[in-house]
Amino acid sequence: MEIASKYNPSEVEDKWYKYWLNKGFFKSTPDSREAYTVVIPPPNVTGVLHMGHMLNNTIQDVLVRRARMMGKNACWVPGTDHASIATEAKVVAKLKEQGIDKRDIGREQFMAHAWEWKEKHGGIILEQLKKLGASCDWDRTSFTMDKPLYESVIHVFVDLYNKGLIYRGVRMVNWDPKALTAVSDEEVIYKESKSKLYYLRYYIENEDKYITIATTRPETILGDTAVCVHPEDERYKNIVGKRVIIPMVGRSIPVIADEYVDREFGTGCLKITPSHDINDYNIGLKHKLESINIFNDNGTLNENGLQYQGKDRFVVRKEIIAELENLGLIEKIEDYVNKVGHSERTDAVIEPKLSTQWFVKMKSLAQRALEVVENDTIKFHPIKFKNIYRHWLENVQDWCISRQLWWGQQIPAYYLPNGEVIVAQTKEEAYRMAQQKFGANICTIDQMVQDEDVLDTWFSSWLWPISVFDGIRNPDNKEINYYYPTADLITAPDIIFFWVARMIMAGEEYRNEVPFHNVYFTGIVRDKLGRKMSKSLGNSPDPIELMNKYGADGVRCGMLLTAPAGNDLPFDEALCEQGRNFCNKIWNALRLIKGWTTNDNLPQSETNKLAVQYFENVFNKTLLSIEENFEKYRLSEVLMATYKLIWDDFCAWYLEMIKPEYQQPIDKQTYQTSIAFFEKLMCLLHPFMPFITEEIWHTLANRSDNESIMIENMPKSSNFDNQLLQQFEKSKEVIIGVRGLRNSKGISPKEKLQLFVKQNIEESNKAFDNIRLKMCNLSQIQYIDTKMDNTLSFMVGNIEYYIPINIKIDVESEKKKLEEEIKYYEGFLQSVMKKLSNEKFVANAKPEVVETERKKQFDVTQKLQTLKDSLNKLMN
RNA sequence: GGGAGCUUAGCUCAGUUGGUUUAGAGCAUCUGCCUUACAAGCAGAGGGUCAUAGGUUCGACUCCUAUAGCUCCCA
Repeated sequence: MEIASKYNPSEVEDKWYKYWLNKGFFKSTPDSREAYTVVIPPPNVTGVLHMGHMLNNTIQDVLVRRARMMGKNACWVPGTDHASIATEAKVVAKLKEQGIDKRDIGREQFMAHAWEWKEKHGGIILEQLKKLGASCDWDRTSFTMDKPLYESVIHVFVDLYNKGLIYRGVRMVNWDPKALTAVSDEEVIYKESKSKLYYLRYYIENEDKYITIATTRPETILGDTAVCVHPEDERYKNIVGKRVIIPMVGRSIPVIADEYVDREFGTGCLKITPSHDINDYNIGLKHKLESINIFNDNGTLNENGLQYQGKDRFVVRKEIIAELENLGLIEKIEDYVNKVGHSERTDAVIEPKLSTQWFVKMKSLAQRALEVVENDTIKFHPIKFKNIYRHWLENVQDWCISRQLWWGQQIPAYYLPNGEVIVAQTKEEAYRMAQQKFGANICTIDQMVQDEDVLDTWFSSWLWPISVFDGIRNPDNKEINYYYPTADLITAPDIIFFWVARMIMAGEEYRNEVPFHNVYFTGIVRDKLGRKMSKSLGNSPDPIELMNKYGADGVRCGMLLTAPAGNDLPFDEALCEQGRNFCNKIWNALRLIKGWTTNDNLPQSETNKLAVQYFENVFNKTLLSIEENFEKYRLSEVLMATYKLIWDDFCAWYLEMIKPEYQQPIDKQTYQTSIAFFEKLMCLLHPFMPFITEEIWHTLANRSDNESIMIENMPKSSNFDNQLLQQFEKSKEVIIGVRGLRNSKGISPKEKLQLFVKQNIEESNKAFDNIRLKMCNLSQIQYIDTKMDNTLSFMVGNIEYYIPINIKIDVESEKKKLEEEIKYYEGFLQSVMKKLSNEKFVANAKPEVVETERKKQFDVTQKLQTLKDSLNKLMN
């Protein structure tokens, strides 16, 4: 059989993905097996695959494929969320190109455009996931605006409203002046920025004196309604109760006292703008101050903005400073670093704004969500996220869920002409309720107006593990009962509050059960300089190109080799290269084995028998650690163990041990066992590198049409003989010793050597002689009783090995080598003796610890003696 | 400002309740090899005062305290 010398992933990957799809291997329906469910963290429908998705979905695929091979009914539900702000922004921009304003065409037409956009451009990311090898049940693909999910959201809104957990209220919200909507606290990113602290003079009414206030936002003086000082601040005691004049504006406002003021900050005088700062708002409430709004929704100044009306807030800041400077009302300007809130979606500077919004009361929901994590009903990996989670939930604020957008679930609240509001699933129902409550003639149905706003996208996502199985609308259906709770959630830590916490709340509220048992937090993928990968920095490689270059398997392997849970992943293409090289290594092992011929009459040699025994044991030992690490979600360690098992133990040791002479046949038994080993290794590796393992599995044997490695049984660990493995390790050391001597003396591997073994203790590993002969290219191994002269030598444990050689021995360098070794072991012996000569150590330490120290002492003393003898001999 | 976490080889990380031949791995580096599976490879080697300073202990990478630096979260 001809097999190419280099593995070519592109030929293989498409082929097998199609095969899996055609055979329906990804599909899941409820049956008698244990369910293993994973719901995808729904990516933004407008999104394209980035490195974070690659990491996240690779991990999910690993877990899902493994579960499937362990005999569970694995179900991975894919889908996307509607991303109201991001998607609406894209649609608005597209319409704008055509000269259309969304207000002109109205809600219905806009929605039609949005759906059209979604159908055309949405969900690219799901197609890209297929290239990665994701084994999702694509028939289950869900979208948060699909009818069942949409209705679930409405149902939950009505239900929570009826339970008193949703309310409408006037509050200071985070206003995004670009997206023209409120956003939740979690959607505000505080960035450090260089700004200025302006010191402004406010003259006291009817006096010639002034006080100085410090502010970072001079444009808001237009909305000032008070100046506040600390009640115990001696500097200002005499002016409390007086009035001051706002510079330039000329309005007179009171000077009030409140302990909120930090006397150390600025001048200790604080201007109060209740409409535009959350703290000022609270002080305003307390002191019953007037509230003057100076901004339009888009961040320009409104009719309260004097001559600045219509200009942007940042333009106005500059102009006001210029004018105040002209008026001589600026005392000084200092550089100042503060944190400024930006919109997560649009990056616009957030404007605190007073408005009426819908909120979810979080306190009771939060309490239950905290409990199930505290008592480990849900386990976080790594565990450190428990702290962060607890801290947030203990200080949780109510959740602002209304968004001033159209793309999303429109809030099912209907306003009556009398100002009352009715919340119901449908307008008809709301009307009936209105009639019941206020009388049949309260109004006509057409006079009821539905709330203009839509719900926060996370108000859809928090239901995701339930709504994808229709468990809100039909809480007792077969699917939800079978698949829920899901097993594992894999997500990035930055949405622990947005999403993870809220899913837990929804799970508790609507299923009375947690939504998942384990949460695996991935790291954030960064570039080599440690920067977060982002479009604006352009530092993110295109995942599709990476996969074209290194193969999906190579990229998957590269990502996971260095991605312990919760740790950021400094991405480097070299990692993918490592993955690709690994593929090639496996590929060549296949070429080697497939190149052998078997001979039925050939009995299995002792060497091969031993080699097989060795690999069987090392396989089981490694498998055990792999199983343990999977339990702990230590995937990169699992992969590394598998990598070493294949590369080192299988290729470098096992295959070299059994490899027949060139063009010689191998005995059938060893051959078949080796094929079986290879198959098992591919099963172990399959969750990580699905394509190449499938290709190799199919090449190793003739398979029938419906077979696939992805539905094979995962090997299970069994007992292993640790003693045999230890003997082997010693043997390997001898082999490494011989190779090392060859290397340092420049002796070709082709040159046959003799090995003499001095047995100063009875320990012998003669059983491994044949393997040593082969691996070291030796002509013979002899056991002797006395030291040999004029040879190269080395020690393994306390056994000395000699290799006679007819090149001249470099006495000086041999001497130096011995002296260094002696020095090392003397130091070591000293440290052992220090312990043993310490009475307290001997008295207090566990007996077995003392025993090992004694053994060390004995061994090292012997070894030193041997080394010193050798040195003496060399000197004479 | 409040909280959490981190600091072990050039890089990325392991190091399980303190004791296992005076710290391990992968990558990178260096040396030698185109040895009939693989140069995307083989063989070998070097590389660490475990951030710093104290303390507890017979014994500390591991436990405690302080300091420094970094990261994240919250306000």
